[in-house]
Amino acid sequence: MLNNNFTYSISVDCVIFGYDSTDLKVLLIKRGEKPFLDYWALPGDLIHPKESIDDSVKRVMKDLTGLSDVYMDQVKTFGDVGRHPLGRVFTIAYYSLIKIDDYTLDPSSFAKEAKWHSINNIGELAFDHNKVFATCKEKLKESVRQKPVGFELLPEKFTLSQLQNLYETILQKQFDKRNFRKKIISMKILKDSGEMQKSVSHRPAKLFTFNQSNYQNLKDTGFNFEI
Amino acid sequence: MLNNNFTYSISVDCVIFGYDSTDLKVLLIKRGEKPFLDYWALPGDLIHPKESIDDSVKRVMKDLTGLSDVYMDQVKTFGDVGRHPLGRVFTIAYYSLIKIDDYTLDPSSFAKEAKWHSINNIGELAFDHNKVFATCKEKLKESVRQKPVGFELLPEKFTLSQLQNLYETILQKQFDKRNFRKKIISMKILKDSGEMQKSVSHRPAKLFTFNQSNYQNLKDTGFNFEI
DNA sequence: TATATTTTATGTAAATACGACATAAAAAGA
DNA sequence: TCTTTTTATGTCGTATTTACATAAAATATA
Repeated sequence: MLNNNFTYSISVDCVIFGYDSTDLKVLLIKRGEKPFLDYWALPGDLIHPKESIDDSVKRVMKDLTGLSDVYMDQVKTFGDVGRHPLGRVFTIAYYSLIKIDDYTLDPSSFAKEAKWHSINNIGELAFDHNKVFATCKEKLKESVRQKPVGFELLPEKFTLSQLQNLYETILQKQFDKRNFRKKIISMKILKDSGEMQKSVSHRPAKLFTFNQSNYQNLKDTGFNFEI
Repeated sequence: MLNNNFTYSISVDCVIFGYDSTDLKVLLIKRGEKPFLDYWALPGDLIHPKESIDDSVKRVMKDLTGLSDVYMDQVKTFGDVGRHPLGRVFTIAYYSLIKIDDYTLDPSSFAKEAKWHSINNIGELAFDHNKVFATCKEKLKESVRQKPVGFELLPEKFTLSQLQNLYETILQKQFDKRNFRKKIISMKILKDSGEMQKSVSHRPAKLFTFNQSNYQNLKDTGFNFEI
């Protein structure tokens, strides 16, 4: 076929981000086989013969987290000749964003240990996964400033402080509270849920939701999200 | 190897942009074999066993245009199950930017016809290349606003009007002449070449060059290119 | 050689966005 | 009831962006 006898394998690897109100985290699995036995690695798998790239990532996500309909975006394909010790393996890297509370270890993936790691402390990963991770982290930083994807990491209902905190964590930079609020509110992409924070020992904050349909309208009329 | 008997092929495809002072163009080749015999297609090739993805694109570029050191950027990998009629072929799409005057048909590629096409008039391409092209075009639009890559499409020395024209062509939007100049000049990334336009039947314009090293300095100190 | 044509080069004023900054109110806990 | 913590909110000065018109330099033409 195609005048080509080379044997290549193709996998997907996924940088799954979560946010626990303080830290940005990445979900890693501990390898149960060689090579890189017992190393932490990005979850991934070889692409099956009859599945698209996106479907492959969805399967990996579903198997590991039990979640469907997760926000994800293809980032880059890595294919250096020596990146896999057993052969020529290309991997297509994705990042995905999940609400960390939605995640509970799926029984079917019990064999492998999976754990959230703070993104500032992930140590040496298997294969070229440190490089893959770094690339996806940069991509997230860009995306979060230009598309309203931050909300994917927050609970359905969130406070403005939570949102600000998320941005400060991802972008590693502080924002002025009043100016940040002014800016977000002026975008008109949040909906006041009518509810308030409960059981906090200080003045409770309003809870907002992301107004997806309003955002879509604004986008269609030339509005550009930018933080 | 890797517990995996699937047969996959992996290619690179390249959307080569050029700019002829009026139009944005893409370099396409006419296929000399089945499938899609005589269709226009993006230049590309299967990746060789011992070459990296980037090296593969460089080889394709060099073979077709004779050029090395061309600006290029990986955009996205396409791998839908049915995208190639003869088997499962993944393709990694790149875009590259060349100074159109540097391009002359390379003798080694004489077999295949290669031609610049205006990007608004490329007709039906082979495989899923219309989709690949559309994705790369969007990526160029984003990149050109956030990175100083537009200069890759212009001659070494260019006028401010040429630069503005390029932006208007790529972004499909008009800029005010005075404001555009003010903005570009204030960035301090252009160097006055000291030369003027020659043999034009109107007031000749100053010729500028892109000040790469100054841009690098500015970038290192937190400056963000943005148009 | 004078005139017409084309394109370059340039500044200002108004509107808008951005950045810095401080205080009262609401809840729980002591 | 007093303390602690965090929310909610507005103004003013500065910087940035937008809108807009005219003289100068070159060639082509009459």
